[in-house]
Amino acid sequence: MPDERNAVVTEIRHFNRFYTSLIGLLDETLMQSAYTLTEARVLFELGHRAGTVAANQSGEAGFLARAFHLDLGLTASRIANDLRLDPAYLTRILRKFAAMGLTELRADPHNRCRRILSLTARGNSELATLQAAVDRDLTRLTAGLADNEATELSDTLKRVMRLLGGEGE
Amino acid sequence: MPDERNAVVTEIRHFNRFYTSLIGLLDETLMQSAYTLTEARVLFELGHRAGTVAANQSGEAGFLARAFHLDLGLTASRIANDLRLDPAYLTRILRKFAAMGLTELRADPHNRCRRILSLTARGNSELATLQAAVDRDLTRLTAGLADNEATELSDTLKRVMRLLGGEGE
DNA sequence: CTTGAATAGTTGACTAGGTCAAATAATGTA
DNA sequence: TACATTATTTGACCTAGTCAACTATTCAAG
Repeated sequence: MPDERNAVVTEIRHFNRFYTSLIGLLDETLMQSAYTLTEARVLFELGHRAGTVAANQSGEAGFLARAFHLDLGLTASRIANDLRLDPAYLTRILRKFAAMGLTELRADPHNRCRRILSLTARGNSELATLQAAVDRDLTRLTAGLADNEATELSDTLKRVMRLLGGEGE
Repeated sequence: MPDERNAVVTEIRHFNRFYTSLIGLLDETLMQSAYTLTEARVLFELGHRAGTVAANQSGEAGFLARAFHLDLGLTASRIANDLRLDPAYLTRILRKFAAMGLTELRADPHNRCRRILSLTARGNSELATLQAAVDRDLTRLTAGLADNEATELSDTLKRVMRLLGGEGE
């Protein structure tokens, strides 16, 4: 194996250790909240992706979705897939969310065995509170950077995502 | 709050989502093994840091350590601190490792209430097996990169660690 | 050199978070 | 029709991780 390969693998392993402990710190903040880490991840997912639902229900995108049987609404199984959660476990989390009035379910008109999820106003506000807590941590984390360093960090993170096959923006 | 601040915070949140799921994939490989994720982390920690123990026991470093009451040997409490583990839980993990013949304990001659941990030959070989599994994944992950991209990725990761206050090499 | 506080590690009791297998229900396909 | 597939739910279970209380050793103050 060429040297560059070895080097990059070692570097990623090193980075993993570093970043795992960093994420651990951020997670501690989340745990202060009323939610489990996993619950928080689900809430983030709901907030992130559900925004497109309403838009996709009508208009051309909606038409295409129906025509090609696409998954535009955010369903439980899609979240389970994306976050690699056990569907049984997810069901319970979503039930809890529903009981708290954070989520709404409506049947997919074209496939009654699916329920499309979205956040209620209350759900959005809980999410905002959580985001604010994380953002506070992140602001503190980057407080020591000069403006140009902050910009560099943004760019650098994007670059990493691109190189590792993520959407990178 | 200035724009660069907002932007970098958003970017880190985005990166977190990306990297969390990437780490999830790597963790799946570890879970195939006989070890829990946490057990694996402990094993990595033992392998990583224990190497310096023997060196630090004698010679000038050892002298300094004794003189200033420094923690050079890897102890359970140090691992618990670094990995933010409950000491009770760590005790059980270490007991399991000892039962499997992966670790050795010897009393710290200068502080009998401490036990200094190190991996046995068997422990090192288990660690190597685990590392090899992770490295296989990482090699696959970076297989699509050109050599110069691989080098760039290494540099970029180092840069991120520096900027975020890590040792960055 | 002893009393009290701090560090290091251990034990036992407990539980929250997560998994597994089987059931239900709707759809798609042949 | 019947059979396979997707989506979700339920109930039973279990393990990874937590909490509180205890022992042993060392350190610091008087």
